[in-house]
Amino acid sequence: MVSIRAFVAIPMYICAMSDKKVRVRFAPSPTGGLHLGGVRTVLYNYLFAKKHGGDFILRIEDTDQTRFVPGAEEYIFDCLKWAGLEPDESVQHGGDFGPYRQSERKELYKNYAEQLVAEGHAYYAFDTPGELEQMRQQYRTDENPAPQYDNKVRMQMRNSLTLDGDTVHELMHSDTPYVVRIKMPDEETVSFNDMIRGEVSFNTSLVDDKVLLKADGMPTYHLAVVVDDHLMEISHAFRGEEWLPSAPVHVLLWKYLFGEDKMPQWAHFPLILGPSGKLSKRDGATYGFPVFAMNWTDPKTGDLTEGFKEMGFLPEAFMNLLAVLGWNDGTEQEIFSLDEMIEKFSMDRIHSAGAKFDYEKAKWFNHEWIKKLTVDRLQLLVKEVLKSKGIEVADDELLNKVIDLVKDRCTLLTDFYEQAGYIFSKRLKALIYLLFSRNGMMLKPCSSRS
RNA sequence: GGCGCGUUGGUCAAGGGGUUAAGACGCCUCCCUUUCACGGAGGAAUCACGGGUUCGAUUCCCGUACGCGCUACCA
Repeated sequence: MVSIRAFVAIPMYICAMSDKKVRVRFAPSPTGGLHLGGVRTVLYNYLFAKKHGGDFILRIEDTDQTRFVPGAEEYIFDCLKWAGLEPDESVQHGGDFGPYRQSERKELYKNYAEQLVAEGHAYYAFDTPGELEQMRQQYRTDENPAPQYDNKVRMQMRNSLTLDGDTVHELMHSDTPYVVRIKMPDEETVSFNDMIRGEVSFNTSLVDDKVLLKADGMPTYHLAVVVDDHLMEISHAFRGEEWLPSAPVHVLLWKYLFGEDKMPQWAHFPLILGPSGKLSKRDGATYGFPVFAMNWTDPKTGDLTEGFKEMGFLPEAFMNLLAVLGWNDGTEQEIFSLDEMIEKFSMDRIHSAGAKFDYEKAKWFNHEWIKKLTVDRLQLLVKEVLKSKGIEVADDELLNKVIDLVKDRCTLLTDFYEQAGYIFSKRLKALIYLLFSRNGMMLKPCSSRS
């Protein structure tokens, strides 16, 4: 396994640097808070792009109109800004490959879907949701609890494979809703080289006929990701491991539409796990740690989910802890700045196994970064923390001295309130001033500190 | 159920045919310290199991178990 990875990774790096410009993308769907795993995916994309002098693109995957959440897109940009991972191209940053919002590219996808149908790689399907449900009921057994719309049942359904040409024509011109499904070939092996896992193969007979174009004319992720990666000239496509099972569909689509040789290099990142399986925002609530990068308020329910930022994490620490959750540089180094990560990052040192998130260690990283950062960097952040507690600090010089004095005992930025807030209370203020002016230096309440 | 991906201490992990199997978090003990924290010195704790291959497997191969993911006109 290891030897395969090493084997695969080397030629890819050569390719990455000499073949074409490195262009990677993060493609979130704006449906809610940006979670740990998403931010780490952004980070790895960003590090890879910057390492190879490439571009990092942010593409909004908003093809599901039923899941539109106001404010979610803006929120994603806010998170990236806070994290210091600014895209080179996006809805907000512009670029030559727009639009960067898939809903605005709607018309593009239809032609590709038509092309696939014309070439026999896809077909129209007229089955109603009720009929689909009926099919699932009919074929459901103990051995097969989740029947798929696949090569075994497609000929029993209402689609352009089973209906005669006239009927199909009639249905399509009578406002009958229809979708386009990929026709997965029988008994073929689709394989590709994953930069992290090496060769991964699938038997096409075991993969279902996924919907490519929905009844509302929007593409599904499957079609959109392939079309847009092609049109946006993406050289390396990275995403979470949960996408691995649908990778054969994407590989086939690349083969049919643009040629497999044009396909980006894939890498599927391991999942970040919570105390019980894939990390969810529920875990945060039940175990008492943040899951989202920044505070997120669900506009429908009004529920607030606290983020790392508001919890008192530094972006430096957040990036650092995320980076080493699944990656290391092979040395004993644990603390990395973003620049160091860019310098040292390599795809073949990413673990293939999922990693359980450990909040205790996350806090340790933040503590290390608070100790490491200069007072100048900390000042504004601490000011904000105090301000949120109703303490306005006017004297920056005093604040700086206080920060320097107490930062060793602050794990989270919010700890500055407990550790130093009292110093800025009205009564103490006068006294502190007095001491400063008399000695011309900070009085150290703790003699052990050198 | 099917398919896919995984499996080194409680957690993150290095390593990889012969090692006392790194390091970090957390935990414990001690030192420093009037307290706490910081810092320092130690300690407990790991290669899922079964078969191969081999002089020798934690490392390579095959199974099994377990975990996770996917199995939507969601991404």
